[in-house]
Amino acid sequence: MGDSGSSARKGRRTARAAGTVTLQMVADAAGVSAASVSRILNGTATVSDDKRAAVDEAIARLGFVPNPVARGLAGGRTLSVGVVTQAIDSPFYGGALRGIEDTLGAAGYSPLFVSGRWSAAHEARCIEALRSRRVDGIIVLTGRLSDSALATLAREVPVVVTGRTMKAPHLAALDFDNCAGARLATEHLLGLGHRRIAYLSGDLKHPDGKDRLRGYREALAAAGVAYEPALVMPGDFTEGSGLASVEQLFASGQPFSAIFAANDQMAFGAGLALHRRGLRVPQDVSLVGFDDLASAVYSIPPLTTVHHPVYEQGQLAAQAMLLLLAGETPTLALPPPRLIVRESCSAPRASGRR
Amino acid sequence: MGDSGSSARKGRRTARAAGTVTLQMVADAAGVSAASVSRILNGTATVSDDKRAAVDEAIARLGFVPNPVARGLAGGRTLSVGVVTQAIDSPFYGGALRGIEDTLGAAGYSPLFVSGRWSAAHEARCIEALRSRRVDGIIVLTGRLSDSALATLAREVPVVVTGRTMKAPHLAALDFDNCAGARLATEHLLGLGHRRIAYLSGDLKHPDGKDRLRGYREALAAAGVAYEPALVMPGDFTEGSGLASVEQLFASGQPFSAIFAANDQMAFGAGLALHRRGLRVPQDVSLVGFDDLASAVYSIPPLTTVHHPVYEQGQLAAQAMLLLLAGETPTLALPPPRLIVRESCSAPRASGRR
DNA sequence: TTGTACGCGTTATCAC
DNA sequence: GTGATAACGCGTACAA
Repeated sequence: MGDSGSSARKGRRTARAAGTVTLQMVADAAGVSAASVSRILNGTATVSDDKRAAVDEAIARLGFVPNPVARGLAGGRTLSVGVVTQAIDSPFYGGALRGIEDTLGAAGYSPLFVSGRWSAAHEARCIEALRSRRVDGIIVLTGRLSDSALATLAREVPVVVTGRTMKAPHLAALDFDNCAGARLATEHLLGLGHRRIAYLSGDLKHPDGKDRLRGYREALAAAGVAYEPALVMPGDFTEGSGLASVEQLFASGQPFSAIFAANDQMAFGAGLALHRRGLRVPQDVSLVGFDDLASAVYSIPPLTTVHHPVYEQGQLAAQAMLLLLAGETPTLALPPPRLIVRESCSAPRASGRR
Repeated sequence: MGDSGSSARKGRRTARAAGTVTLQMVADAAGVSAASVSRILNGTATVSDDKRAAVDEAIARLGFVPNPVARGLAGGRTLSVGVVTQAIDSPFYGGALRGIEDTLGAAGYSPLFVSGRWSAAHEARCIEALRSRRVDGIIVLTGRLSDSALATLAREVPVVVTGRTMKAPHLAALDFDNCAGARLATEHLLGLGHRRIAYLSGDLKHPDGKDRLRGYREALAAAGVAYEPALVMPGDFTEGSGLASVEQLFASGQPFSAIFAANDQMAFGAGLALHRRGLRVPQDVSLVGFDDLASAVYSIPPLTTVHHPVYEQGQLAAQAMLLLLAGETPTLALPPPRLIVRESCSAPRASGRR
């Protein structure tokens, strides 16, 4: 079929958008074959300089833009990677998404964001949808799927997962030391003289929730302070649960002089509960959060919290994915947690056993 | 070529992933042509019931999932729509993204989120990227592009834009009555007895910013209260600008008894500035925000604000896009603004002219 | 109603 | 090095 796809054919179909410039048109304009243009575009093979120049010129002149859809069909790569979050509007994940978008975008990849809605089942469905879209890789931000499910997934497509430590082929885990962070926060309170420190736990089915509780307990143990289960309130990382937990705490009659919340959102809820009781932070009760959300700086009072480098985490996750895609084995690590001291903590009141 | 694409060919390529089930396989299994399977999948034509049953069975048995990439190439549709935000991690846009994701997903479409980074130039680049990905439509959440630029874009691909009122073919604008919302907030303060109401303006280049200022002025005028330019502080919708504005306000020596911030984030910053001065909300100064972010309920004190139905806005934007894609002309409208009265406002203090 | 044949735009393989 | 050519998986105009 010598017809080099030029000009008008039989005029049958019009699936092609009007002003679309195809690779074949570039080839014709440059007087080379389509294969060569493709090779130049992808650096697949060495091409003589004069042809390359002619092709570059034609590309510029015609304003050719490769079609990722066709590229995906032919090459089996879509230059897109799926990103699974729990909720796309979570203030916690936001920064990570930005980091991912920035890093992936710079490499020519596009992120496909989906929300797992805090359910392993929905998460699995999302991943199915992403796979059907033929994403080249999948980044899971602290998902609910089991390690083995992820390892299985990684056999089919490169996977990067944050918030846990695990090893598997074609999988990179990017963990943040939540335990050390929680220790930092608890030690801060301990150092201020607090002994009865309530802990507002996050979802304990969530790895972050588990590790942070562990850090709290470790710090207590290291300081020789007895662990008091009645001071640990279950929660789910939402403001509402923080508020409810503190109210339960009061109802239980357990005395406490400080509260460590497993994340900032719960700390905000706790702050409101305290406010409702007419208690001031930090004069009456000290409060520490975790994550260092953007809004923590502007809470009243500004919240002392553990900084979680979410943007960097997003960048690193994307870099790890890029490495995996290139066939390499990434060995990236997140910076250690830092405590950001603001204004929500002070020494416990001398009087009373609040 | 009677070769019905069955089993092993010459084993040349392996772009096809291992366990991939193609439409052709389904056709073979059901004893019909690929065309019929396609027709059944898309409801393109009437197919006899027995064939349909056979195909359905084969699809279920083989676990066939259509390949959107191939579908995009052949049909010219990718079942994906681009969504342009200013920042994907903005607490304001978050809810809208969720609404879009939910509604689009239910219809089989996938959203492609990109961040315009508050710059018209970057926004234009993002749209280019989306177009090169062959999205079927583009939703712009209160972008910075000019109306005419959007109208031009709409000639090539269906467009839904929020935050402005405009008319153009293949374009749906979904405006929220920011002006009425701002009036509501200002009237509330006025009704409480406030006369010197400071206004923390958002970005005035942003349509939302313009309209909200207008609402503030209209309410003032309607109440016969003189507009005082010195009480209007420029801002940019961030917490930091809210804080800075209030500090400037104090520096200027202008008396005021209430503050209306053009969005909740600025209200939070204002709250902190007040706190730093030892002023209490609402006893010393009343504070009203705009948007009703999720965190407004948990701020201290809970913020009185104008509810902006962002989630519904996302849903409606997606619905409008779906309609546009179906060749219809959507006529959807957002609910009118409502004032959410919480605890950040009270009557001005009788004494003093603060 | 159903099958045939072709095309969507690109990449990969093979032969030169 | 370079050019044909065959996929990639599906949609659809046309013929039957």
